[in-house]
Amino acid sequence: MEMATDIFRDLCQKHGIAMTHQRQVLFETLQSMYGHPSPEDVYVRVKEKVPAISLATVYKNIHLFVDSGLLREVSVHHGTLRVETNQHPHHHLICSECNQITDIDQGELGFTPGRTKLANGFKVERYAVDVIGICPQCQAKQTN
Amino acid sequence: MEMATDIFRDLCQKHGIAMTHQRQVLFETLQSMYGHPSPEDVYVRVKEKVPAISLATVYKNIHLFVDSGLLREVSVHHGTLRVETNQHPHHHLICSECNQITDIDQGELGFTPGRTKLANGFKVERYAVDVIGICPQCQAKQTN
DNA sequence: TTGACGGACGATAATAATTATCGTTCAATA
DNA sequence: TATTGAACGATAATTATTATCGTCCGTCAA
Ligand SMILES: [Mn+2]
Ligand SMILES: [Mn+2]
Ligand SMILES: [Zn+2]
Ligand SMILES: [Zn+2]
Repeated sequence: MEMATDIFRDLCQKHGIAMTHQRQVLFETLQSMYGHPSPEDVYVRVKEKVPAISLATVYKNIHLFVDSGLLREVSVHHGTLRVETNQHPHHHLICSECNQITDIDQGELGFTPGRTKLANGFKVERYAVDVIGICPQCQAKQTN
Repeated sequence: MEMATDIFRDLCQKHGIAMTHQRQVLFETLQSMYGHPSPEDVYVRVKEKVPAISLATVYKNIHLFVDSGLLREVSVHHGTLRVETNQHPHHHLICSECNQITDIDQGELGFTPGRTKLANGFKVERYAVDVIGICPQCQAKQTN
């Protein structure tokens, strides 16, 4: 039987990152959390186990985990406020490599988001679909 | 024939906000812009017409426009980094009133986002659907 | 047309979130 | 177990955004 540390060590190896005590506690803490916590939220929880940890370390490792595919962040969008200038109903292509956002018309999606009321009583105003993937330019770069 | 100022005045009246010169220029500048500009981007452009305008005014009025439904922002998500703790494929309900984010399983959506390659050569990794509307709690508050 | 008044403006200080820097410590591996 | 580069913690710096506040202007009633 393999202990937790060895399991996490393997996971790190698989993703090509070094294993540290802080990373293990951070990752396991996240697995025990619910919802969509902020780095600060995570920091508070991790500190219970590793009181000396720095908030900067939490930020650095969340980004490391996201970049190496161990974790996912909620929104891939720009971290800053952006105004929509396209008035027509449309959705977005988001390149996970360069974060470029491109408009795409509803018709080109290949499916149609419905407009019904959902089971739990949530009143739907509209659907916003993000198609996440790799843009043509970044595909070209990768094939070099 | 009605001039631009009168048209914008009517628009403001319809949305219950006061008409000012700065607001008119800001709004018309935005209509002439393409894509998903940041407040700073907009500020630079508006300054060409109203050199004395303050960046704070741009922020204040973008928010005013968004709140009164004249404009839309690209992402309704939290303005800060959030970690996804739910490993299962799922989407999000976002309340436009309180900004609460709730997970929703793909099956409950009522339609299935496809996984094909899109026309323009964009390579799809996954779909992230945001259902934007009013959560049950906020609906209750509104009915008071 | 003219005040009066409340809201909007501009300047700028303050705050919040995130990132950079740097000296110290630790994990990998030979 | 010694070496070494990467990771850590403390903290300064940066960036984006918001709050404050005195002045100015748009609205509306007279
Ligand atoms: Mn768009
Ligand atoms: Mn989620
Ligand atoms: Zn790209
Ligand atoms: Zn709500």
